[in-house]
Amino acid sequence: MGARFEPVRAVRAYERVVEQVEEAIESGALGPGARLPSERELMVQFSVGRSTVREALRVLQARGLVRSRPGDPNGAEVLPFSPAALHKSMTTLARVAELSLAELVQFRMVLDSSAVLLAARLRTDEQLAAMEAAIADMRAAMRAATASDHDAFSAADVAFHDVVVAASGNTLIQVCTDVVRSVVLGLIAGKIADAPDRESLMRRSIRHHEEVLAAVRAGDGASAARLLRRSMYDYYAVHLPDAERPALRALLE
Amino acid sequence: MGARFEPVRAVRAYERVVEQVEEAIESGALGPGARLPSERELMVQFSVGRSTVREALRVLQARGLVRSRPGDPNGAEVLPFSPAALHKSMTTLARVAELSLAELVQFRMVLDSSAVLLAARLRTDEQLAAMEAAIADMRAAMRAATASDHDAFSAADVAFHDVVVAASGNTLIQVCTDVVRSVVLGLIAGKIADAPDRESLMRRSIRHHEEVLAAVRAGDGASAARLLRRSMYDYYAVHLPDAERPALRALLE
DNA sequence: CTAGTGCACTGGTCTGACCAGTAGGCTACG
DNA sequence: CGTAGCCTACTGGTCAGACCAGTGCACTAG
Repeated sequence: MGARFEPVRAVRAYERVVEQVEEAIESGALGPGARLPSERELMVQFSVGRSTVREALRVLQARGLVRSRPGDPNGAEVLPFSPAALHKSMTTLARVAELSLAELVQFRMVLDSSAVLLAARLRTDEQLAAMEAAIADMRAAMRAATASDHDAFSAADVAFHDVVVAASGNTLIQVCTDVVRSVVLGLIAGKIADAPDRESLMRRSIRHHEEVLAAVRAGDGASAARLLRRSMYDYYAVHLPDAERPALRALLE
Repeated sequence: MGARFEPVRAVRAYERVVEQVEEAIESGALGPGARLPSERELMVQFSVGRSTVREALRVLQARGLVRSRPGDPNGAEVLPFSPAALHKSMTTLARVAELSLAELVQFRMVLDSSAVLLAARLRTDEQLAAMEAAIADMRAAMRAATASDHDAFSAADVAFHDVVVAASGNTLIQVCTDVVRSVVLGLIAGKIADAPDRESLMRRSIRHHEEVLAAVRAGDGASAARLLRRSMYDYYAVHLPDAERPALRALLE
């Protein structure tokens, strides 16, 4: 067995700095709200130049771990985790891989329906009430019926799904649906508001949500998941080219 | 209606540089393999100092869009999209949010089972053959039965799932399973190889994969999905604390 | 024609400087 | 005594210039 030598990857100074700070943050030694030393202080602690420190901070900032503000007498602030970096990566993916709206919606159908399946088993009574409240908000927004209130309807819709996803108890599903949803909303921005039969669309959407809620209340996860998939398909299908719909229908059994 | 003024967010010079280059890449004006001008050239094009250019490049590099190599007479290279940045973000999420193994496995069960559900409808004959080949490789690796060949078994296992996910036709599912799988493998590194009854585990895993494959061939997506979930549960449950298993069982109907 | 050597360039790093901005203490005024 | 306002000592953002080690290429000597 020949000795396998690893090629010594040249590791840049700023990477070392990134690694150390990253480790401190991820291990919890530096919690959200904690302050890093100032750049000039860091450069003596790490024995590197300020440009190196700054490049490291830029990387950490790009990863959403810290934030720095000019003039702040304290150093950079350690941020609580946010899916912003995930969101950025996924938006990039959507653009360079030319992800179709169908693919994104399909992904949401998968995640949301799985979430509701879990939620049907794991939901608390409070969460059930929150879902009910969200649907009530949707209904109120529909009755208001002024064009600008579509935002309210959409917000209530989002709130419903948020509760469901939270009730699933899976953080990853939560983060991913959040990210994908905003990417989807970015793609169809404005289109829903001027859909021809907006009101009937809302009415149907509300009915669907009620059916899903009923299934969740009954603990029938499979039905809830099926209903949710159909509901999402209904809601987004109008925005899809005909050719992309079959891939979504494959999820409707 | 009061005029809504946006707070003028101070936008740093390097961010402008990032935006412009990012736009050029994501719009396709700069494809993979293309070269950026050298840093010194960029600083005159953008009328900024070199440190600003470098910070911008660091950010772009952190997002996995470009790579620079010292001494390269051409500038930084535009990279094809890679989920590396996504992977990094998700690994961070797993650490700071203290994601449990159960949550990760649950997420994989959701994604993989959805993928196989889609694959049962959309798979080509070539993909079916590739799945078959992967199972054959698993069988071969098991028969070899030397301890070091667990890697081969695992690789064949991964290959099977990769084909399934590819057959689903959904890039997002593909990327996410890829990322989550490697995070999971990182968490249980080495543990599988010294499981007590490794051989029976492999044998059962192969049988499960065969059942899944049969369901896919028959076009029975629902069964394939159910079988796959059970298979994954079986495979990973031994690594889970008892308290975390029920959440996974919720997916086994 | 090839092997070898420079050279011109690259990115990585450091130093030092300036600016605009902030926070907190200090002072002067009410 | 309280407070409004200024002052100073910092901060991060940016630039300029320098040096180094490494690369690729053209040119040259064999």
